[in-house]
Amino acid sequence: METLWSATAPVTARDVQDALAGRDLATTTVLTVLGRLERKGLVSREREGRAHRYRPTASREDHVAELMRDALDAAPDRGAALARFLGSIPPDERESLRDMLD
Amino acid sequence: METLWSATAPVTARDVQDALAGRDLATTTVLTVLGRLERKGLVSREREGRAHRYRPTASREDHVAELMRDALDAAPDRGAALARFLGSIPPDERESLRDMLD
DNA sequence: ATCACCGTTCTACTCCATGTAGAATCGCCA
DNA sequence: TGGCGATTCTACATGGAGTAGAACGGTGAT
Repeated sequence: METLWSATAPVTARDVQDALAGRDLATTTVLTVLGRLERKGLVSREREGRAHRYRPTASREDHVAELMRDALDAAPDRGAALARFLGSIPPDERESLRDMLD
Repeated sequence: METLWSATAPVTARDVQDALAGRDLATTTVLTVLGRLERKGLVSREREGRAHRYRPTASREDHVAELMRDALDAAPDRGAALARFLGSIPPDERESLRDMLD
């Protein structure tokens, strides 16, 4: 699906289809998926001539952060969950986390 | 589903059914779900008489931590994703994170 | 020894999200 | 103003999750 995080500028359905040329999808397929993503609020679009340009509403990193928060919200003991999380990532990432917190 | 994180000791299917009495599920329903959870490796079981006792293979917090890592793994720029994540949690949790990192 | 019962297994149905695409329609632009 | 590309509507298959019936098997009470 979300191969349009990769694009730097807002893209048209055509662009997406070309980017995914390997799968040779029908045009309607791309449009359908983009439409569903829009309903879910993951992409927005603006008219441009006869077509639309689609852009992600959030960066991939924002989206990932949101997923992480969603996961965390499922824990009754958030502190414990965070502790396990810290214990499960590479030490150098713990380092950069510490740096970020200063 | 996972109301058996709540139990302190390994439980039988019967126990689960009783705990979820509000939904009055058929016995087979509980068994089916437990079986599927076992196939996914989320619970293990050991025979006890004619029945089984089921136990979670990981604590809820471990499971949450794993989901968080799975989300993080989807980010090409892990550092950026972590930064967004930090920015999106309550300040006091950032505090306790800093404490944990020492 | 046997029979009833309880837990289990197998199978199956519904619902919903996702991936895919055809048919029909709409709107620019030559 | 007609054609073509973009869009919308509708529809199909697949897979996971929730639910449960039918059938099977072992164990204990009689």
